[in-house]
Amino acid sequence: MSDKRSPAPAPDENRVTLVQVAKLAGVSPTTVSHVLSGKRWVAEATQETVRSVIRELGYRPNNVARSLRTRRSRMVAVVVPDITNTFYAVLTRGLADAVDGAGYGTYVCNTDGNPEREDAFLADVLDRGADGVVMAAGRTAAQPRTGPAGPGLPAVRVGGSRDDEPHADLVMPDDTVGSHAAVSHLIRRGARRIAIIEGPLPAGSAREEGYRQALAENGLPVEPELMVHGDWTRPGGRRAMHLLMSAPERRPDAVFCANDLTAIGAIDAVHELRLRVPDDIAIVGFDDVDAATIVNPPLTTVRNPAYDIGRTAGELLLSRMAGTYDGESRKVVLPCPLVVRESA
Amino acid sequence: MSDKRSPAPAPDENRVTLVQVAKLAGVSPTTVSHVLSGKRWVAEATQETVRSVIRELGYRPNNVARSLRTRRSRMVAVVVPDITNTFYAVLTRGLADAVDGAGYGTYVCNTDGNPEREDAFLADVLDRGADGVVMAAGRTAAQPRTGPAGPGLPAVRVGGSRDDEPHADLVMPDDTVGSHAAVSHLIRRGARRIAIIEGPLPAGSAREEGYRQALAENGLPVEPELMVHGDWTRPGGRRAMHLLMSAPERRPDAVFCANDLTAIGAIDAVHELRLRVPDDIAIVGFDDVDAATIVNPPLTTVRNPAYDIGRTAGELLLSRMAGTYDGESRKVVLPCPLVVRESA
DNA sequence: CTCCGGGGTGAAAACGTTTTGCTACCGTAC
DNA sequence: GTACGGTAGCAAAACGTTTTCACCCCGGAG
Repeated sequence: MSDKRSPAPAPDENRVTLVQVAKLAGVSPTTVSHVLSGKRWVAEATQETVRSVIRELGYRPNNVARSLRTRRSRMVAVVVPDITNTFYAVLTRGLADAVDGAGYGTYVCNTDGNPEREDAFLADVLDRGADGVVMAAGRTAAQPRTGPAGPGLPAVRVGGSRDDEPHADLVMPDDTVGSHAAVSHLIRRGARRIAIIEGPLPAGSAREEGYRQALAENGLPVEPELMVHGDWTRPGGRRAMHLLMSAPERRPDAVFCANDLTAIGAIDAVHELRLRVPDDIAIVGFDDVDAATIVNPPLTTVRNPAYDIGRTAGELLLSRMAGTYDGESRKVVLPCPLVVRESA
Repeated sequence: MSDKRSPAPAPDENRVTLVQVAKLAGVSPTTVSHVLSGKRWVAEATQETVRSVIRELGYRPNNVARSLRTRRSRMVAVVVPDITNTFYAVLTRGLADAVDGAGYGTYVCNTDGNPEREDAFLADVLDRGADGVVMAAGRTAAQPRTGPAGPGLPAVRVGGSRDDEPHADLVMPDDTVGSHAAVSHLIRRGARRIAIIEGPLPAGSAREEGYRQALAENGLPVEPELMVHGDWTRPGGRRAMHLLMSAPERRPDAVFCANDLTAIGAIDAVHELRLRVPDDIAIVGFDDVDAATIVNPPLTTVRNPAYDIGRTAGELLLSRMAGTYDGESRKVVLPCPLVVRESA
């Protein structure tokens, strides 16, 4: 038992196989297979025998062999930039919950946003015979390529918005109406000079769009000097906020931040200026991360429905994998509800 | 191409197989296999031909078939209570990073701490032919059972501390010296009446042990009235803190909380009493979650090295999977460094 | 000329399932 | 007595690799 240690410790010495079951039950492998799958009628008596032998031997079907024959692995892959990022962790959980019921397992790949790794993982996923993949990689660089590599793999993209790959569904949060709600809320609270701290420069994002709409609807001008850029981080938010406050007579009375970290940085800045949130300046964020309830004051923000995104991605995938749906690529956008706390 | 839609959309119509490559290259499958694996010498010329055909056809080996034959899947499983919990997400990432280099993928299972699901997933993992598994399930209920199900699967447990399963390694954080460092720090800062807010009742944890040691070493008495219980949550911490403060003349001047959430709740309570942290009461937590830097004041805490835990778990697993190590079960405990911020 | 040794390659048997024809049997209807 | 329909079950061919033998050929040694 410990002689042959050269290459590896023989991971599974002698597992019971279907053939052994068949032999002991005095039937053919075919029959055993059928009592397991129920794909063909087997006499009650025989079933009973087979089942009892299965129990006795503790037989468990070998999924690898099964996959080889059926060309289905009952496994879906999710490729994310970084599972460590709560958003993706929650998304992954939603996906897992969605597909678990149908017997699918979840295979995770972290790309760190690196397109090469994205490609490599996509190939890996294909090679491993996953039945479906959800691409939550930010860049949306690589999509299940239509090239020689893998044509028909059911796929759904998350958030990427980009050009629609046929046979790849898309699910995304409704950033625009989310930010619209946030800014409307600020206006309702009496704010008139509302700034926005967005992501890095190549802007024109959906979140900015909601901001513009809300302003327009309420007859407020959009003033370029009130639109500044952060980098999604806390220090970035702090810097941007200081910039907004640098001209004392032209200060905003509220600011909409394109994500929570930025908002938290903005709050830091406000406090450094010995001003109060929300009395002097109201602040709202976007995402509703855990930290939003920790910060002081608790952050009013827009919820980015990570779990639901993962879950519907899973459902979309399921329908394609089951063959229930086979049409053009679908696009579902999920609502981003405003959650009002104390910062605005 | 769209006739037969009944069961499923033919996930991979016609992938190139090794046999096709062989045929086109005018060699036997054996040879192709060998140029791929390098397990046998193949003449330069032949190699060149084969490789070019492979490129031309875009051939990719089918991993399922390979796994069936070799009985290795190049996949490790990690079963955690909930990937949504940052600790486990980070741990998973550490594991993934560790095994990725060796070509292993990562399969994730969320048990929600439910022992039945734990069992089910373990079975699933076995059936899928994973090459190794790390059990981070809190309860440590199910271990890779020595029963008929799966004997030789390399496994490592995380944190569970429980009885040592042969051939299952164990990696855990050094809770005791971590909390010892935390409490020593408080003492060094001048605290004399140091309370502890632990987890739920059946206590006697390693974290309490460090607390007792530090007290003893410094000639401080351990007073039962200063030892109270939370439930790992923020509200729980708040309640416990209020309890500690209920007898004004016997209040602590510092408190060590068995996790960060509890500490944050404790800070809430202190603020509600119009006292200051750390001036009136110093507070230190345990875990060093993201929120620790968000809360005000930033939390002094002990880092729970999730990433390193995952990473070493991965390394332990690798050594067993490669057959490099085949001995008794190992146990590695990782340091939990104190990170001093402003709350103590 | 024969024998040997070794470089280079192939045929075929695994691996453990699922699935496609068949066959064998039994009873009933003609 | 033959035909027929339905029920139960089996043999064997997949699925796409890896791996074990065995083969062939060629050059050099005897």
